[in-house]
Amino acid sequence: MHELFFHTLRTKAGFNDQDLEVIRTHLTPKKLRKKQYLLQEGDPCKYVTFVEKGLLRAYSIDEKGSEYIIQFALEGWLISDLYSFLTGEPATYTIDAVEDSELTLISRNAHEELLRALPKYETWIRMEITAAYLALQRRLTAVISLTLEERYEGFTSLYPDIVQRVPQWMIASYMGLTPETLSRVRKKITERK
Amino acid sequence: MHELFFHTLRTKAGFNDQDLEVIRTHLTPKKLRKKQYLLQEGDPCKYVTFVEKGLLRAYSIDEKGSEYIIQFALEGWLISDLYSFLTGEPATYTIDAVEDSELTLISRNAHEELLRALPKYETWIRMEITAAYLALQRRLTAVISLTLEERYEGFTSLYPDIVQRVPQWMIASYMGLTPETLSRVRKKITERK
DNA sequence: CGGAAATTTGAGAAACATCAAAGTAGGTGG
DNA sequence: CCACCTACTTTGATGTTTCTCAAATTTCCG
Repeated sequence: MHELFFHTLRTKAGFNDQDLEVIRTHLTPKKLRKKQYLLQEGDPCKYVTFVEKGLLRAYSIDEKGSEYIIQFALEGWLISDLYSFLTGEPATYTIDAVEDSELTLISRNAHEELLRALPKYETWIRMEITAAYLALQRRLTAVISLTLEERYEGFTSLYPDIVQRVPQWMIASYMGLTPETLSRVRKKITERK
Repeated sequence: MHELFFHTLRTKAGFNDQDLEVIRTHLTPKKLRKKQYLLQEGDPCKYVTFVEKGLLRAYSIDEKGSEYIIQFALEGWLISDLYSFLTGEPATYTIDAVEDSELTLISRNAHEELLRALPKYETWIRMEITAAYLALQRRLTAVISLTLEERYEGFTSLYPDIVQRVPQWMIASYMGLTPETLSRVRKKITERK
């Protein structure tokens, strides 16, 4: 249980066995079947979730019912409605499982306790958020400055595993366009080669 | 010198006078005239910059010479090419002054030393990056899911001071559209009221 | 195998970009 | 303080890109 999480903390954040035993008491395991919700818009987000196995997505829904995917999370990634988690406000995002998944949940109390007790935990969190910030910045730059073909090729080369594992309409949603348009973008790319 | 920076650290991050004296030795003040560069694409980004006074922008430039504004920074904000700062790679962004500005620079060495010496500094940095991440996430969600009119009105209500102090074409660049299109968006909004 | 979900294709509409030109505002030197 | 120059904004005409709606095809799963 929590194997990948512990492995990550050990190798990427320099935790030792003693630290990990402290952390273990603060974690909650959870399994989710495909299409099950982890978080629904409007509920407070009580956990930061580490993906041990499987694939989740976070998305928002507008008045017309259209979905906009904000983030995917593969094995080893964190996912949350961070604003809701930190403030206690109702979540604006919905999170559900794209595949059957196994998760490690960190509650708000656990998070604060770990921040207080383990400086290495804060350092790890800081580095994770920094990486997430940089990834978002790249994504935003791509949206603003690249053509659709460039963006799709950038996405497939950066995240080939996501492309393999999610339906195409979800990638279209992630890119902010319709499934029809993405289909045509892909056609153009293959015709070009 | 560094007044706003110290004020911020005192009120938002719980620093005391003794901490601040430690920090003072690591800071560099700098003044920049309007249009002067703080960082040029290709150079390594050696500083995180805190804006004491004035207004900066960070932007990238594509092959055709078009500019895409990634970020504005008003008084009290931080700005940097964070990826370059952390890795030492050449910067992909250019940063310059939109107005005459006064800055407080934190070098890479200073940053690492402060992270090591002052836990409060790490906490402050973590919270700043978290806020920046959440702001980027909001911005990306807006780009993907809102109409141009909604996005422009969202921007003006969130950052009325930037709208006042920056030429309109820079806001168009920030939003990823042409000045002509933004002009027409504004026209539609005023006609509607 | 059958049905539902996903992808592709097509045609027409809407949104946005481009190019060109006119109008406006701000700042600087005379 | 005015005149002028430059930078910025607006307007117009046209072209391209993307969306929408509809239908045909393919893929996946029970």
